[in-house]
Parts: sequence; structure tokens; C-alpha cells
Amino acid sequence: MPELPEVETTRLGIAPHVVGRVISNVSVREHRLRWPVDPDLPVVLAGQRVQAVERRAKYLLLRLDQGTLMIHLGMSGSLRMLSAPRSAAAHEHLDIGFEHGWILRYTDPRRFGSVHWLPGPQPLHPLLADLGPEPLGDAFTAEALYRASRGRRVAVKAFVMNARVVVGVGNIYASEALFRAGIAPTRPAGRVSLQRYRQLVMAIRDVLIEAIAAGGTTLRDFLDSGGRPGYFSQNLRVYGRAGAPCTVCGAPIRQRRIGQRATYYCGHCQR
DNA sequence: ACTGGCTCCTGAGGGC
DNA sequence: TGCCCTCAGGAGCCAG
Repeated sequence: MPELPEVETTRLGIAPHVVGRVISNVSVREHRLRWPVDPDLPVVLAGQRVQAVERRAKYLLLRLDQGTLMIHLGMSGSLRMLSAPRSAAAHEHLDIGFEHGWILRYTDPRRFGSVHWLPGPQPLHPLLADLGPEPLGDAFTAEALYRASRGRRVAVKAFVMNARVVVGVGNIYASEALFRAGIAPTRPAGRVSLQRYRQLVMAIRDVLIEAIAAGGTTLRDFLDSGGRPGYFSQNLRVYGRAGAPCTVCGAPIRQRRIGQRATYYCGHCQR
């Protein structure tokens, strides 16, 4: 489900409800996520105040008094704010209850997501250690992409989806950004010019910013922390549009698999 | 060092 | 209505 805009939408949605609040009780109904949830989590979290809600890549980072709660939503995860207790339905694996009565509820049918407790002030968890720059930050530049891509034969789409290159570019927005930049997704990363990487960097930034402004993309089931869908799906130009006319030239949008992921593109506009 | 392929898991949708 | 197959917004891990 979530790509970076959906994670950011979630962050913006939960922060006003939890920052400054003290955790009163935590219940874990299902420990078997991508990695097992620490059985001591309820004891560890109780009594701690939330200082901030940050994001690194697609990881949500809840900064608490004694450390960081690191949450990944995987492919099908979501976080909801509940204003009062409500019995848990299937796949609603974890609740974080606060002293003001609200509950942060984690749901994840496929259980590809994760919840880690990182004790200490500035934890550098192994999962965060080798991540590339944030796509909306200053370190994400065409020059850096160009340099990192020389000699690489991997398809440029797989290249920009590699979290060591740049984080937060998932399957939907990779197709969308490459379309906007006019670059064929199959083109080897090492055979994209600096000028075209400039186009791509701008396109990635634009598409992510627009998607965040629209509240993310709801394809099947994405709902934000208040239970509302995102509206960016109305702005998708290629993703999920196989056979439909290109919005620029009218040629049918094509679909193929790159790196085991569905990829959409215009064979006429993208070279 | 790269690259491609596999894997975790549940649910939805299509074909028959 | 039911069964079987394919596919799904992530990403860590492994063999070659």
C-alpha cells in the first residue's frame, strides 16, 4: 500500500494527536510481523512521552523519552487514530493507548510491516544504516544520481527504486516520474545522461510533492490516519492504465515487468 | 560489486 | 457457487 507520500500523509495525520502525549498502555495481539515484535514492548513504552514523529525513507520514527519506536507499513499496513476504544477486527495487530484516551492502531493484513524499539538517543539501526538520500532533501541531486549510475546496467526504474540510491521511490511513483521525465524505464541506468537525470530528479520531487498534497494514492485500500482515502490516483498518468491512451500523444500505455514489478510507460514519449 | 530472483503473507479478481 | 491461478503500493536476503 504505502509509498512515501502515503507514509508522509500518515505522519502528518497522527503527529497532532500523539506529540506531547504520554503512552499509557500497549497491546500486541499479533507478534508475527516481518520481524517478531519485542514481547517487552508494552512494558518498555508505558509512561513514555512522544517528543516528535519523524520519517526516514518509509520508516515512521516516534521519538520517545527513552528511544525511538520505528514502524514500517510494508505493503498493506496502515495506522489509524481512534478517539475511544473499539474492539479489534482481523489484522489489527497492535494498539498504543495514550493517557488522553486516544489509541494509535496498527493494521497490516499481509504482515510485511514491522515495529522495532530502538533504545537510546540517536539509534542507527542496521535497517537505516545504508539508506540513500531523501528524495525531497538537498542531497538528492542529478549529479549524485549520475555519478552513482555510471557503469550500472540495471534498468533505470529498478535503479531509482533501490533504497541505497534514493529512498522512498516506490513502484507507482517510479513509473509516474519516468513518464514525466520522458525516460524509458528499461533504459540501463548507466546510459542516462546528466541532463536527463536532471529531468528525472525534478519529476520525482514533483510527483511526490503532488501526491502528498493530495493525501496519497488510494488504489485498493489506502486510508489515512483518519480513515480517509487519498486522491492522487486521479492524477496517475501511466500507472494502472495499460491500453489506455497516453495523456500526451494518445498511444496506448504499455505494461511489462521490470525486476518482478509491474511497470507502465508510453513507448512513444519515453526513450 | 552488481544483478536478478525469491521470499514473507492475505485478499481480490478473473477464468472456467 | 466454488476452485485455482495470478497479482498486489515493500524490501531484505541470497546465489551466481
